[in-house]
Amino acid sequence: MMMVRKSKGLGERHQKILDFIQEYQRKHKHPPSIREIGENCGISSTSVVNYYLDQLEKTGHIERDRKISRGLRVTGVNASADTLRVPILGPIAAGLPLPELQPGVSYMTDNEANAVDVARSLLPPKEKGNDLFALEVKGDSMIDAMINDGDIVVMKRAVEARNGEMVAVWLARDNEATLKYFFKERDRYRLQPANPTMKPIYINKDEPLEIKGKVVMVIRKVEVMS
Amino acid sequence: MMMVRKSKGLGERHQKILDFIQEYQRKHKHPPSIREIGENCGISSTSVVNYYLDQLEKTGHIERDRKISRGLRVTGVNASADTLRVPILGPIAAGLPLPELQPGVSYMTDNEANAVDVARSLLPPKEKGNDLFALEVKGDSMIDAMINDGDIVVMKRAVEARNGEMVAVWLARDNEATLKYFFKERDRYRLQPANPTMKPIYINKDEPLEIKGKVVMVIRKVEVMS
DNA sequence: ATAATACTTGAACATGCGTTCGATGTCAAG
DNA sequence: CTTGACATCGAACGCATGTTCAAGTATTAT
Repeated sequence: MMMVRKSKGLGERHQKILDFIQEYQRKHKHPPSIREIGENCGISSTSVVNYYLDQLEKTGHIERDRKISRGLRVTGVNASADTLRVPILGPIAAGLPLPELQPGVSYMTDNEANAVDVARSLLPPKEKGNDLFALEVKGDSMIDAMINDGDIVVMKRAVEARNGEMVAVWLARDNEATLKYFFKERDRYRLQPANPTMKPIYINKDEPLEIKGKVVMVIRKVEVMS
Repeated sequence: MMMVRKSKGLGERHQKILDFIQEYQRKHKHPPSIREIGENCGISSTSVVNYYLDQLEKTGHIERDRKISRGLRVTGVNASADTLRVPILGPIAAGLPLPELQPGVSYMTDNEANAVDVARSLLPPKEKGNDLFALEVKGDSMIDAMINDGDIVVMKRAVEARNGEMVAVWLARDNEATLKYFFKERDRYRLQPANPTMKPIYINKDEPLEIKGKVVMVIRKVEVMS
């Protein structure tokens, strides 16, 4: 029988358990029992589940209320069953370069200070959230995209896009960042402002076009007293 | 010993149990046991708790997974510990009248179809959410408020506002609804569009000005494939 | 090889916790 | 007063569930 040795961080079994707990919690609105974890992760003995749970607790991935039935919960990024915590990687403004995104890396953090919580119901059901990030709009340069100073733009990392999607791009030509609707045409790309009264930008296909991500959502918090 | 007879709807004991479940869930991230409910609600017997729980289940206030430890959850508005479900009361467009709001009534619903879930962390911590509602913007009439067709506007019911707050008002004079920044001046109200290039509307204080609510948040979901 | 560590098993145990039931108390209607 | 619906209690029952342990198997290091 094969064994899964953890080289660094979590073994795949740890990960599977963690995922299962989250999925179960989301589905049933209460945590799973040790035995349920075992059954769904191919572990026949409750003690083995307990064994892994202990490790996950030591490494800080879960918390447990000992002696309490189903008294366990995942901590950190995916702590909530109903929201995703999306990290705010930085500002976005016409003159500012867009933050560098390492592919394959989750930008997730559990730091509430630099993140926005987004209800899962507002995103596609299958969205895992690992390649989501957010930018805070600075200045008025995005008004043509109907986006205001202070708005939070939630994006999904991408290097290409389909027609009609709104993308964040770095225009090397003009040395600026912008949010535009993306259209691929015969031999060029058309970047269309959301505001229909404004003219599109055309980029030849041989020019560099750095798509950083697709806009998924825009959130504007309005100041309200009382 | 006094008894609490339920005349209509929930008795105070039902309410107390309901509140306790929610509070407990928010605090511990897992539901309470029957005995814990009893201890914290001044009920000495588990069967009595079970008795009330059965009623709450029949009336649809909670759901139970029988035989499963701590397998209970509140349904409806406050189902989630991390999000608030805000009902979408209807469309908002220049030509359409704004929906009537009964003061003191919670517009909350558990119907997911006509509601948006908003992360509690995006709202003031004390926000209970009882006078929140949302409107779906139809058409381009709100572009001067940087609000697009299809956007969801989350609002808080109000009949008056402070300077600088964005309000939804019904302009009886022009027979239309609009979203504007509100300023009270000497003998008039100034309704300022978000777009600085557009001119404000002035309303004399003796003219009717129907403020329906303050804008708390704007949510724009952008179409993204894949 | 050998030892040490990591992983797995199955079973037994103790108790947390939902369920059920008979008895009792309270109140309104007949 | 009697009756019946509602509310409360306490205790017992039994399964669900976390805990523990002794022993076995794999993987890596020495």
